[in-house]
Amino acid sequence: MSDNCQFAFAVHVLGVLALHLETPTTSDELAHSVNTNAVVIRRLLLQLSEAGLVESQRGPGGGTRLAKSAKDITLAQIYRASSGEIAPFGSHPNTPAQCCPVGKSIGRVLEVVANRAREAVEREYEKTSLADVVKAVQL
Amino acid sequence: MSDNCQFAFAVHVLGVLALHLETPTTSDELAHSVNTNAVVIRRLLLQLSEAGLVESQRGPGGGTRLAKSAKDITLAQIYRASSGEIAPFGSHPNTPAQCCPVGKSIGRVLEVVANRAREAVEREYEKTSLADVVKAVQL
DNA sequence: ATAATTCGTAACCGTTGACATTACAAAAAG
DNA sequence: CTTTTTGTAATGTCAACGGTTACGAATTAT
Repeated sequence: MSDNCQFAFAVHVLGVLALHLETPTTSDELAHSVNTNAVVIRRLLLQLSEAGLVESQRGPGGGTRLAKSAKDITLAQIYRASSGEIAPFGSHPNTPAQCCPVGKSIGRVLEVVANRAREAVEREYEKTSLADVVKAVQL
Repeated sequence: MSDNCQFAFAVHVLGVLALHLETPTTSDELAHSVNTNAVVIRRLLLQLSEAGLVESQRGPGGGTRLAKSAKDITLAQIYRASSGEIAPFGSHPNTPAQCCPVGKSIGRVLEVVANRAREAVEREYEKTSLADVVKAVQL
């Protein structure tokens, strides 16, 4: 959603990595493909690295490569890695009037609803692997 | 949600309306419960009205009331009404490098993925009615 | 008629959050 | 030791969205 393009960037970057298995890819090269700044990519790669999806190496000849087969990376994993922790999916920003019965409890109810929605998205994303994405890109 | 709180506001407002069936509720009263400005509420109510969920009346004694039973309003309907048309769910903001095979096609693929995600959310929201929300609030 | 109330709507303000940018230290390789 | 490349901090920029003000239009009551 206002939205985070973290997930879109992540899928894009991982797609490129899946096509460059031989040699590590630099953040500069990735940034060029995504059309953004290399630092943005590095920050993203750090998250993906923490999730065990990629591995990076510094120095000459360094860069990033997939940490596992594209077949074994699901969109759900990418989603969890790129959307920081608990995504505030539909949370109520203002503190509502506590005197109103709805205002008093709506936050709790909306949290449950938001969690269900996020789980529904993750279940859907579980169905598609990075390999599927690469296949689709090549059509 | 860099996020849209439209949905959260909508559920809140409709919840209040579901508890005030006897008499129309003014945008001022709703704004007070949500803790925001009355114009924000009116803008939201307009969308809900177009979706056939509420009806508004001007003038003294006017205000807004539900257009149908809370039992017959699902979170999916509220979601569709409050998230404008085609929510850019995970779209790629920058135009990627067209020379890269991934960059060239990732937009199309991500659009499919985003649509599936939105549909998954709607399916989930289809399961819960406004009446369920009101019940949960009263616990 | 007139006043009062409430929605509809337009115009604009202010904040926030996200991506972009610059800069530099740390590691790795030759 | 120089070069390459990541890791990281600090800061800039910009759009989106909620908030605010203002006012016209409709409706009701007196």
